[in-house]
Amino acid sequence: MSKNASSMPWERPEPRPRPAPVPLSRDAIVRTAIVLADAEGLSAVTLRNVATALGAGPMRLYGYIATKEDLLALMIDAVYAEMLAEKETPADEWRLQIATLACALRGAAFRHPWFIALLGGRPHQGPNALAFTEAMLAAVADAPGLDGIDAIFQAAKVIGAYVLGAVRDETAEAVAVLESEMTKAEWQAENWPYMQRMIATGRFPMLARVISEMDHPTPEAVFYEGLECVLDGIARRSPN
Amino acid sequence: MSKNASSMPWERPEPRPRPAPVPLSRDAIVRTAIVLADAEGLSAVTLRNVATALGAGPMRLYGYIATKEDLLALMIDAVYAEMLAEKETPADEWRLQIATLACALRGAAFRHPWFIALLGGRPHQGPNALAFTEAMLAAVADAPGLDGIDAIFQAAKVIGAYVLGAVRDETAEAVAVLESEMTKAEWQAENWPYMQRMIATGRFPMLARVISEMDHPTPEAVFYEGLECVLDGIARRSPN
DNA sequence: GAAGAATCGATACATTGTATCGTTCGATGC
DNA sequence: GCATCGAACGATACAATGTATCGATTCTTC
Repeated sequence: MSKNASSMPWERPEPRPRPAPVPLSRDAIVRTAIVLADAEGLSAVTLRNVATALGAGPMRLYGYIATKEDLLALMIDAVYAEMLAEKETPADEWRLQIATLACALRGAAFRHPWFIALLGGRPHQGPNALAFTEAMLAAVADAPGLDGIDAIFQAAKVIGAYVLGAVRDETAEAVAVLESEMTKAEWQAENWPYMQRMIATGRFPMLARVISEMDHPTPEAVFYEGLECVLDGIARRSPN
Repeated sequence: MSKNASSMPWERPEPRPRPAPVPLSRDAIVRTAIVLADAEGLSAVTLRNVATALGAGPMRLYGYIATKEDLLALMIDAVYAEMLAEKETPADEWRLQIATLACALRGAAFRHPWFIALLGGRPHQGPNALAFTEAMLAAVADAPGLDGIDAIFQAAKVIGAYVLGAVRDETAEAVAVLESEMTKAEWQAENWPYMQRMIATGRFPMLARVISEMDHPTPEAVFYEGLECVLDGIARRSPN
């Protein structure tokens, strides 16, 4: 208690008026949440943290989002918007179109390692997610020989499954680093003795070869090689 | 306070000795956690819930697992063990071997919808996970024309990406039902008006076709058709 | 039997989404 | 301009969760 304070109500100075609340918007909330997630992982996206970063009280966020789950859905759609913005010039050839979309998704996932983990539930139907799906279907529809929406859908499903699966695998390390305090090197150093013991059992000869013989190609090369493989499969199964 | 109770310490009856603690084991803890997750989703797997289901206090679990994260890792490895047990008779032909492994994984994911969601971080190196990976690499190594560990690894990566991506997509609904209180029909009923509005914009012609024209093949057919597609792609890119 | 270690159940703590409450501010009507 | 009411805001509270800590009981050793 400072020397000017008094416990007598009639002697207390009146408080300064409370400052005008900082302006908020849904966009600002979502962007702030994304910045937090990119920097520290999804666990850093708490309503308190987002509100603090915006200079507001946490309960104010409920004027813009109904639940935290809404916030996460809006974050997802914002990332889809980024992908669409990147996919600027439409390529002519169907394989290139698909590769462009896949590239946009992969890039977004590296900028926002938490993105893929959020895609596990019900379909995302934000306007940008729908637009991205539409773009993918349109690209696949250009593949020769796909007769009818069922074949198009099937092919799009395969591509989507591969791309999301591969990118999830690729970004897993980035996710792990964000959420824990352990770098890849530290984790490997910690786990290597166990792996050595397992290899020494002789039960994992292929894994032993992977560990000792592999050139370890760049992840990007692996991804695009895999995509080409999938697209080859689609082309081969088309009736013509 | 019952009529026999007294606040005088020297008059109080001594309590009965505490009952012998129920025996615990790591296996029992993991199995109980799996049963809870299968029934109510991952959010039901709290240490308190697991301990309660086992008739023990929550802190006892820490004698068997160091962290909750350990419990989740053990759950993952237990599911891999199931897959290995299922993959009993080794098939001769490489495509059939791979399809058998994919089938085992898909089956496990449907029994345990939470499984795939847990695979997002660092590589899982439990003994059964390693054995499963080994089996997949061995199956892919049987594919003709894959020359060297790099090509084998690349092919295994593509297959794994597709399978996990596709199964994740397929099981998403089961996950959503477990974690929310909303069935698929309820969710669709809630979201249909929005979807109608979006389709009415005319910006999503392919999606409109999917919704109005698709036969909706069985998910299983879609999965295996996709796998065949990927395996075709791999066969096509082999040098011979 | 006594002492110390191990085990157990109970309690506590920090954190998080969100409900609730008290206070301040803004809008409206007179 | 003043009084009243509704909206907005910040503060507080609550239930839940992983896990630290504490007090009590049981087991082991000498």
